[in-house]
Formats: sequence, C-alpha cells, structure tokens
Amino acid sequence: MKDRFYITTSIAYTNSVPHVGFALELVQADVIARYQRILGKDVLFLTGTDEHGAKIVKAAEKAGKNVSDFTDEMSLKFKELAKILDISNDDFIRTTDEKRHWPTVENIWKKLESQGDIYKKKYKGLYCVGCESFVKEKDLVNGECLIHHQKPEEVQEDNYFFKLSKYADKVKSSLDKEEIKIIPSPRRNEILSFIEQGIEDISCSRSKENLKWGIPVPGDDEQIIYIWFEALINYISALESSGRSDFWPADIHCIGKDIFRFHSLLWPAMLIAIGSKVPKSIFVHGYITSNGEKMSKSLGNVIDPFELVKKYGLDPVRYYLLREFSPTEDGGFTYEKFEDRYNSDLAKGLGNLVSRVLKLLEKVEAGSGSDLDSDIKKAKLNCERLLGELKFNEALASIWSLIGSCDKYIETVKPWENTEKKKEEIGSLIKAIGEIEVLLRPFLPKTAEKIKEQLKRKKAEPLFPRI
RNA sequence: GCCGGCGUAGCUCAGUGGUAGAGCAAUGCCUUCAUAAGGCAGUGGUCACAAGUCCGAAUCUUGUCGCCGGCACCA
Repeated sequence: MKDRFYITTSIAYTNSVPHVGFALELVQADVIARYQRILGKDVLFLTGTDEHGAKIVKAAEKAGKNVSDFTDEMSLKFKELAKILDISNDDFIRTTDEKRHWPTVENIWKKLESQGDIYKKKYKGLYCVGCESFVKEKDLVNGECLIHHQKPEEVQEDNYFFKLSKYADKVKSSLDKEEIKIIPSPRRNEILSFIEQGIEDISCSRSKENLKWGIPVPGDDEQIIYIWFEALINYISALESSGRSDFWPADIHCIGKDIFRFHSLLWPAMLIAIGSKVPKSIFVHGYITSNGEKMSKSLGNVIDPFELVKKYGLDPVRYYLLREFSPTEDGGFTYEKFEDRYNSDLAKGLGNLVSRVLKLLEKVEAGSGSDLDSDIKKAKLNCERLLGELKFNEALASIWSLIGSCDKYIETVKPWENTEKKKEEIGSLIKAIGEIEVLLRPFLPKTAEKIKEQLKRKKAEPLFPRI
C-alpha cells in the first residue's frame, strides 16, 4: 500500500477577497503535494475557508449583504483562486458547512468537556463599545481606548475555558523532540520561549451577544465557540466527513506567520487532549509586501492574484512566487521584478532554450548522446534535495543552472554545423530538456506538459512570448 | 523595556578563521541554431560603524547605530 501524505494550507479568512499572499501559500503547498504524488505517495491536499467571527459579520454589513450570502460569495472566490492557479487540492472545507465541519467540532467539544478539559469560568475584561471587543490594559492611554477615546467598561461574562495550561508541557516536549517539526527553526525557538514564559488557560467561547456568527456551544445556547478553537478542527473534520480519517496526522500544515502560534501550541494541545496525534510538521511562510509595507486596502497597495494571472498567465505567476521569494521570509512584490524574471528566466532562459533545441530537432533526428549527463544528474540531485527542504527558490535555481549548461553546450558544439556528431549532440540536448520537463512538473505543471508535447511532436512553439 | 534575527556589488541574496562570490541589471567583444535569443570578458563592494582576540576576521568577542520579528485569545 502506498504511503499516505496529508498536506493542508490554512483555511483562508473570508472577510475579504483573496490577496496574493494566500496565492503564495496555495502555490507552495501545491508544489509539495505534486512532488509527493510524483514520489508515489497517496496524497490528500486540503484547503478551504474560515468563515465565522465578528469581523465577517461586519464585512458583510459593510457590503450590504446577508452574512450567509456574503461568505458563500467569498468562499467561492477562494475556490476560484485555487482553480486559476492550477492548485491540485483534493478537497475544500468550509467552517460554515454544518454537515461536514460542525459534527466533528461538536464531538470534540463534548469529549473535552466530559473529561474536564473545558470548564466554565467568569471572564473579567475591559470592553470597548467602539471597538466592539475586549481591549487590553497595556493598550490603553490614560485608561482610554486610543481609537475611540473613551473609557472601556469592565464587563464580566461567563466563558468556557480550555485547559491549555495542562497540556503546554506536553506540547513543549513534542516540539523539543521534533515530533512536531517547525520550519524554519527560528520559529520553533520563538514558540518554545513563549511556552516557557508560562501558559494560562484560554477562553474558547464567546457570549452570543458579542458573537452571533459561529458554531453554538453544545448544550449552551448562550455561547458560541471561539473561532480559533473551531477553525483549527477543519483539518480533522474534512477527513472525518469524507471517511479518510486514516490520513491523520497531517504531514504538513502550510501557514502564514500570523497564525503560527495557534498551530504550534493551541492545536497540538487540543489534539493531545483528545488523544490524537500531533501534526508532523508546520511550515511557516513569509509575507509578500508591496512597496515595503504589508498589503492593505487603506494603503491601496494590494496585489490582486486574479489580475496577475489574467495579465501574465498562470505559470509565470507560479514561477515568480516560487522563485523570487525566500520561502520563509518576507519579500517585496514589484511588477518590475516580475517582468524581469519573466523575460530573463522564462522567455530568454527556458523558453528560448526549448525553442532553439526543438528547431534543431525539426531538421535532424536525435541520436543518443550523453554529453550533458553529469549536469543533468547534478541538477536532479540538487533539485530533489532542495525541494525536500522546501527551498522552492533554490530548487528552481538548480533547474535553471541546467538550462545554463545547455546554452553553454550549444555554444561549444554548434550542433547546427554539419558534423558527424550532430545527432548525438542533439540527443544530449533532448535528454536534458526531457529532464528539465520532469523537474518542472511540481512547479510549472502546464509548462512541463507543453514541453513534453512539443518534444513528442518535434515541433517548437514559444512557451513564453517576451514582454 | 526584555528576548531573538538581520545589516556583504545598483537590486535579490550565498558565504561561520586563510588572498571578497552568484543571479539579475549595466559595459565591451564573439556568435547567429533560437523568442532582437546565446557565449566570453571586464566593471562594480574600506563585507553598517568602532574597538578587541588571533600570524590572519565578512566570519569569534564587546560596544554603537539602523531595520525586522516575538513578548497570548488578533482569523
């Protein structure tokens, strides 16, 4: 039986349309998923949308829509994004799905409550009416909320709490022993030192007054399950509701750094509490910045992934996201860089090489050459190693170094000249192109297909017209 | 404030004790099979700054400056 491999992205929050940051997460996860399939694993690749919470209610109101319609619409946008990026996800889960997501959430809640890991406690906090949320003492100036310049009220409400403190040590030991591997490792140190500071129990419900849009606490109509507590469970509810529970534990959760803590502390704690296994690894990618700042609507620097694909095509977008950024660090997006990459790497690099070799092949039959074998082997080994380390940018660079070797080789042997070796030389090149095609499959599946097709038909057609 | 990271060619970065590197951009030469594509060569950096250890430091230590991340319920 094939080894199973379960990979997830985070579930995207549907308070707004998708931005290019989530596109990055999807594409990175997709490369991993495709690569694992190539390795022969039985892969399950999940993505989806996180649709509850006060922010969503607010966003829907602002859009003048009913919350349910609003989230349907937004969720669809994320589904479309995955489609236009050629993401190979096998499933798509929504937290508003009462048939698929809710039962698992309710069962886990009941289990935790029955074993005493969820309990009711009075929560005292400062509530700012303007913010419509609890505020922290340290954020106040002269006892007033900075945004609304008013004193928050002291509010007491009953909330359910999860005994996070009870499981923190166990989570820490999982992290220490790398049962949960955090990539990149500085994040691991970050969470470890955070745990060492001491962990308190976490509230896992909100009163219905403050939060209407969510999953009700089983057996208590006055409370709604806290968004995070419920959202994380998607990774399991998607499996249970489709009869694929044996895929757990996840091999890798791909997430952004903003939600790192929930995944590396709360989630493992919940899993340990219900007697389940913890995820094997958590991969934390960086942010894409625009003009040196985090993208936001108010700054007007948001990059729309749909427009990118429409303007440049699918694979150039995938290529840019994977090649330009260091996978775990922030990187700035600029159209100038994008077009530089496109022209130098795709048009003049890969595209031109395939084109010149295939033009030669149109005229002469290829023999069997092995002049480029050592370059091919080197590229293959480097690419596989780097892909295993999730260094997508460097893995691509290793493929491009093979492209460079091919260009140098052509310059040296001049296979267009009539010599006896011509056939073998072209054969060497065809072998290299064939390997490039194979190596590109996880990254640029459509382009790989095109190359394969052109090799088969021995007919050159431009892959990436210069812009 | 505390903890951690970073500061190397115009840009993106590699380089953990032994004569400064790659890719892109820019320049010159060669070439024409190819998407006005390709190859070669040069240019380009007091490796943030200062002091120290060492025969020798981008690389180790200390200090200064600058940037970034974390310091729980924010999806």
